[in-house]
Amino acid sequence: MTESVREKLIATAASLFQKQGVRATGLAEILRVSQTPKGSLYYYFPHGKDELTKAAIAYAGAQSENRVKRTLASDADPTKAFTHLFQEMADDIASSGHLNHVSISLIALETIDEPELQSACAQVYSRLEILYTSKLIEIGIKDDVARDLGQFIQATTEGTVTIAATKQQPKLLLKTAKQVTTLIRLTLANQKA
Amino acid sequence: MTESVREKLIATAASLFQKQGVRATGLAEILRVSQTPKGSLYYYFPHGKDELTKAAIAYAGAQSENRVKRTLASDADPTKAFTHLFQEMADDIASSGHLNHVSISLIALETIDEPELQSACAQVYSRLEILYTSKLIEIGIKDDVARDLGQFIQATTEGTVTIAATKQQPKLLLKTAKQVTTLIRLTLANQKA
DNA sequence: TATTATGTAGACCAGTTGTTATAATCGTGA
DNA sequence: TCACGATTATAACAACTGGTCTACATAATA
Repeated sequence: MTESVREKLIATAASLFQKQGVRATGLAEILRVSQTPKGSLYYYFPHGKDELTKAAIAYAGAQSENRVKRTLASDADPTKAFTHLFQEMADDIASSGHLNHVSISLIALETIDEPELQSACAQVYSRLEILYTSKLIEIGIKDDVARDLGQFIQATTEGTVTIAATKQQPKLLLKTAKQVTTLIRLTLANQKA
Repeated sequence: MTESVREKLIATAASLFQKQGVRATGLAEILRVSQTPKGSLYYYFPHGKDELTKAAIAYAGAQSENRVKRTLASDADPTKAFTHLFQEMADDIASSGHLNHVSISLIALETIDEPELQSACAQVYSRLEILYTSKLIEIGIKDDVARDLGQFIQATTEGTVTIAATKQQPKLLLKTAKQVTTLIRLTLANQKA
């Protein structure tokens, strides 16, 4: 279990970064919360904060991917599956008041001018988009239509999440869920005609 | 023209904050870019960075509002008007590579746990939402439907903008424009039936 | 002209940032 | 027990943060 220190470091960094942002989170806070000595940080991450940040982005991204994958697969009915997903995100925002476990949007916007971190975030978005698209294809939407719609749904999700957190109104996600599900239904119906 | 120093201070702060974020932008940089001595900053903003940040949020918000209002009013045809708006935002992202003049999402997410700044950002979002909704009502969409759709369009816009900036693909906004305009058309058509 | 507000200029401070270097400690196998 | 690599523990580092303070110039007013 020699990896546990390293993993705890990444996990708490990811959480704090999603909450407060990378710049607002000092190494001191990460070490305090994770109860890790400073020496260990530079032992596991010789290149310092940048290296830890890169790992944290990948970690947070994988976490989001897992949730989306799992939740979208939890119900064959796409309406229920998507509603379920949005409900989960709303719960997370309600309990923490932040984008913790929900989105990397804050990190992504913060790190736009640091190429390595920016492309790491871009990759996360791309993989999430694929998950949305796949689900749409799975339920019978044509490939190219599904791609556009999946992109659209992802954008709406990220946007709703940032507005919901800013306004401290997690329920906004439920309204978005309704809009998204009817949009999917409409697309399906329109396709048969 | 004794206000010009104060205004220049606010404008450059707003621009830098939208680009890099509040935490990443030191007072030193704001003063250097705006060519203002430190003494003047604390003369016009006795409460320091927080006060300047609040003013910058209001300024950036008003700027966005003006653009949305102006552009949505520029064409009676809603499809053209919205496409025009998204095109403008894409151009801004393309030229600066940041959310400069386009969105306060970064600032909003950064300042979630500072109540005054957070509510200032929430207000900006609310006012933008009203602008979208108003346009929809104007073109004949029922009030309650327009409200939900306006909210939806705003969320999509914010989300697309952050993803487009992260991926450095401003053209994503054009795809979103298509989706939004067909959604509006569909809503109008569906209403007559 | 003398006085007073208005605005500018920048030195200075205490605290924090990320980072480095070196010393101590631990665990484990020979 | 010894030795060796893997961790951890401190101390110190320069660079920077936001903020305060005082001295100075300017211009309006009395």
